[in-house]
Amino acid sequence: MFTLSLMNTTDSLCLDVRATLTSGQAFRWRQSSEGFWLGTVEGTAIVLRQSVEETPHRFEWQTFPVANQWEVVANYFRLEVPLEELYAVWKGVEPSLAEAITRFRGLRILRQPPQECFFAFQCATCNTVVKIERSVKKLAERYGEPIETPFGTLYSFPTLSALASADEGVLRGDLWGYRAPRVISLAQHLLTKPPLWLESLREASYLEAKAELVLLHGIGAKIADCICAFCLDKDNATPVDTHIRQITCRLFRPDLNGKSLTPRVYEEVVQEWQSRFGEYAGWAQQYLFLAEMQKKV
DNA sequence: GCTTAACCTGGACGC
DNA sequence: GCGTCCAGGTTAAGC
Repeated sequence: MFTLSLMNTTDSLCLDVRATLTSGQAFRWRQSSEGFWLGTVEGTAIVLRQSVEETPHRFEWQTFPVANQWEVVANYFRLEVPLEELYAVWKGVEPSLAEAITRFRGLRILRQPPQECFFAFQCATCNTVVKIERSVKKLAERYGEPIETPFGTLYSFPTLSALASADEGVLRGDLWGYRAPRVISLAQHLLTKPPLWLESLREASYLEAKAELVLLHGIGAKIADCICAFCLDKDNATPVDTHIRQITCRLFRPDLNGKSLTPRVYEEVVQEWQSRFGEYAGWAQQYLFLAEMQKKV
């Protein structure tokens, strides 16, 4: 029988679990009625809870089936990135970020397993976050491997082989719609690449990695930037969706208001963020993105 | 180089 | 209830 005493505890992290896991980077985390966040990273299930009543916030965690895999947790949340140093720089560059930093202090960009991030964002085209979450959950439950935890069964993300041999009709029924054949063909295509090809893009520059990704049928600039940012450590990648476009027009570039998001305008928006926030532009963008999303709810 | 339509589908909204 | 619109895009065709 699992007891809470088996949870590890720390209280000195600059990490806001809720902000990070609900900021639209990852789609498979869920929260139990006891307030535990449940998710998986490759074959490891992670259980987290963060007390927001206490200061500093107490952070409880455990991994399954192998216990105490702190390196998996720390790597996933990229705890090596010195957020407080970034805050000091950003505040000097853009005052409008100050409020978002106050609200979401500890929001981090994740280092997700590339394969999961790659396929989850296939579902993002012309879709809503709620439906993306349902679609990816169904995909994992149908084709992934079960991982038992005291909080119930979680599922690893499916392997390339499992996705490559998935049934298009079944995927369509699981809310993937017209995206279903694309998932299968992309999985089949990735199987023709060298093993760990996606992971190897972490060693490439941002521009090199993005250039490789957009060569794949179904991957455009926005999805490529999401993959670069949320699993390949490209800290200056700034995915431009409808929300980021609106923020950019409002804060930085009113002249782009009403213009179609052509490749040239997309690139102009990217340049705007990168020139303002530099090496960690994608991180700065995530703070304003989350503030915008919460404003619309 | 820009615009447009097609691609699934469920939920929100107006009537 | 029912019709319409829209949502974290991409692609290809037409201009």
